[in-house]
Amino acid sequence: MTNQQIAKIFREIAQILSVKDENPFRIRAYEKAAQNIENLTQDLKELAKTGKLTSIPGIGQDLALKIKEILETGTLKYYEELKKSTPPGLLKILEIPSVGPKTAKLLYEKLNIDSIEKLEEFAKSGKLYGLPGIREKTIENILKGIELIKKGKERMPLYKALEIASSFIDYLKSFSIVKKISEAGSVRRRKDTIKDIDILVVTSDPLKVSEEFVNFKKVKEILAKGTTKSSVLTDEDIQVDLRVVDPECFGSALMYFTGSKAFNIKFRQLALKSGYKVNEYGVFKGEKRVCGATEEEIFDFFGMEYILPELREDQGEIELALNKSLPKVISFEDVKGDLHVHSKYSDGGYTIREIADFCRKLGFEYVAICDHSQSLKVAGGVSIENLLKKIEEVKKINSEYKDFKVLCGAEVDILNDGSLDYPQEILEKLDLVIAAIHTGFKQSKSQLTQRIIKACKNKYVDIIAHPTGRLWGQREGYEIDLEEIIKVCLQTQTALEINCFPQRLDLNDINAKKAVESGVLLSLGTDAHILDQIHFLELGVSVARRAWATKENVINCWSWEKIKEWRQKRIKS
DNA sequence: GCCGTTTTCGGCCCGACTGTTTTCAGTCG
Repeated sequence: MTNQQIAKIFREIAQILSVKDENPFRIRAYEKAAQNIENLTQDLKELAKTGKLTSIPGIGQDLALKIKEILETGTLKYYEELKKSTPPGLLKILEIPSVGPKTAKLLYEKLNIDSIEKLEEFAKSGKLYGLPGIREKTIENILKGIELIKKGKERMPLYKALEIASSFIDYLKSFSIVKKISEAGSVRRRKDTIKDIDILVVTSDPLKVSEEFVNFKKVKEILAKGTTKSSVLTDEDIQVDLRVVDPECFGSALMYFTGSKAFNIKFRQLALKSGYKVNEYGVFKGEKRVCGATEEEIFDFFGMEYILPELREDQGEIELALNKSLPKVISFEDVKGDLHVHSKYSDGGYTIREIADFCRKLGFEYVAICDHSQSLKVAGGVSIENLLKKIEEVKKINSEYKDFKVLCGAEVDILNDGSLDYPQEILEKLDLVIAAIHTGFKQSKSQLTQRIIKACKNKYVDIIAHPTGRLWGQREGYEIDLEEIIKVCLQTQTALEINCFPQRLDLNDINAKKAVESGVLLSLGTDAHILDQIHFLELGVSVARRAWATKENVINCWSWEKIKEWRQKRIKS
């Protein structure tokens, strides 16, 4: 049983309890526990062994026992009993937008509706009409919700959300009445997947802005429209929420709508303890408004350091901010170069010189050109003969730059037996070696893990690329024992990549945080095949920030000389 | 079900919008 699986059980228990109209605080306790487990960087099995389960926030005696039971028996009696009392389809019904626990319970008790199909049938035949609180509009909304479910309203990857958010923001910015505008929500926190998009504006004319917002060409349907809050559905069925606030509330509103929910709850509780109420309109002492125009002002008011949006997940950042001991996480400006770019030597679209000039203009100090290795024929794997030519070309280019360095690297395949796709004497000639798995995804967990571990133990390997192999919309990551790999990386001083390619973002935030906490180095690589993709570095920086990584943890923030020392030390040992 | 510089019992973040009511419950974030 993995952390994620256990979290899922708790989440499902919360849902079942909500349909049963149980104590809402008990329900939230399960939700909170599930959330904290999802974000946990330690393994529950380890915590259980050492009796430290209750050190997880939101896990008390009772839930600790339940976790132990799941770990020991593979299931939970309480959960199995609950499931028996609730038809599985009822939980599906809860996923329909506009249908919450109260409605689901009502539908089940009055009409025995226990599946989405049945609900749709009843809604269409008019049998819902007349139930307490249900008239035309409600039925219409239920049917719309069912349509959305059928289309599969799943979370979208971050890059997609950023794209949509900026199209709305650019559009709204074109109106002079929009004085201030910002993204909020999980987009601003740069979560790797996003459910819907939140935008916040300050304006002299709220009604007009709401009007223009719902009239945007990408809007397919208006879900809600008020003076301070409107919601629409785009032509791609993505929900975008607009909030209109007064300038003196901008900070408190931005903070509130940025979340996360858990962060907000913790922050408000903290404020209450010191006698203040915090809502989206500001910080209040009784009726008196104390502050709220900027986020900085609010954090400052409570004697806290500013907490970056990427850190706001109630993972201990609030306590650290109070102690003024937040880690100084990296920012884009700290990054001195991209360590994973493909050139025309393999399957990239540009020459090394073009890439170098592009990166130099971006203000970078170096770039590592890491083309595929010889056996990866589908991606134009570079033969040894061509690799030697590439080394010469890089030398020549470097001789022409004073302020920029091209690293001649390779993304070398980890072969089935864990050996590398170039011989040692060739690897020795390179400036940077990234090792990666591109074949045999279906192998067992231990096989894949051993392949990567063997690669880590090769002294020439600097970085493991896209360690878990996940590819958005195509496949989950292949099964590896990341804890084991992290242990080995710490010994061998091998870095793990945060692959910045939008569909990858691999390592993800949680895994990257595990690496940081264990003292394993991270490397940012865009895997760019064309120049524009080098901008993906910003996505990788977001992941690193969410992993609480500092400049010391990310080798891209080092000078080339320091990277060289790091790898020489390993090679000589 | 969790948790404790008001507490081991009695709290638990807070407000907007909708659709149904005729003052409010449900849903959402």
